[in-house]
Amino acid sequence: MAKTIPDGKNELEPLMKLIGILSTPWTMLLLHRLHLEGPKRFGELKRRLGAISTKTLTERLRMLEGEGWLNRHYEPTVPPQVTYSITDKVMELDGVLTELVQIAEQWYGKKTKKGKK
Amino acid sequence: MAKTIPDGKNELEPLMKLIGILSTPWTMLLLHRLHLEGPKRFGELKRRLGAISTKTLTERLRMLEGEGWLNRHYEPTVPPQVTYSITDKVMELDGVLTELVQIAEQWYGKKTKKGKK
DNA sequence: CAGCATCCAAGGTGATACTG
DNA sequence: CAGTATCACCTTGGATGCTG
Repeated sequence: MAKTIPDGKNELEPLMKLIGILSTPWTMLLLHRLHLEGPKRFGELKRRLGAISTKTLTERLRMLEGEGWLNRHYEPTVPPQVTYSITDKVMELDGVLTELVQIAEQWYGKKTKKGKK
Repeated sequence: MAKTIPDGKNELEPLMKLIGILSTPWTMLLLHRLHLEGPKRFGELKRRLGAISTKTLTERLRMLEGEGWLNRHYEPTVPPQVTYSITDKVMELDGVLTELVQIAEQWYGKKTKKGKK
């Protein structure tokens, strides 16, 4: 989570929590992958994300699972297979995320070929 | 910003940036205050936010001003008066934020009087 | 394969003191 | 009043090495 989010006695607490989760490094990429590519195994996920460390990936996965954002399916084969997929809950964010993506694209995207960067 | 946001070669870059700004500690509270209480001076803002340090408040203010989210009005009186207010740009986020707040409230709020905490 | 345990470096924040 | 400058601390992610 974006760690030090003070708050505490404010009505924005829930929002802070949501934003906090969404903004934790790798989380968006993770959900994004799982969303448009379907269930994936640990190794596959790690490769697809690139530079993430097993430690961080594990933390994110556990955290999101705990929050009910991901499902963890363990297949006790040899070697073991663990597959992750997003829950229906996360789909509720689809609309808002789409809007956010649009605004983000509008503000920071360089689609207008006039990219500043 | 939620600091280490890797990305780099991904189409979610703009979103990451937006989320990153929104999730930077104190930013939401800051925008929230300015949004429903109107323009405010540095000191007032600091008092209203509670535990924020002058250093952090200054950083946030400068950052948001640089992003075009806030207006900084300097009045060279003695003592000097500096007033901050949100820009129209930020108002574009109003809708999405409202939605996000709803979902957040639904997922993490304890409005159902059955609050877990 | 999927993860856990360690060590360590880096960035961010709070506290404090000082200035135009 | 509105910052700026320092410093010390704490959280967090990366790199490694090891295991069922």
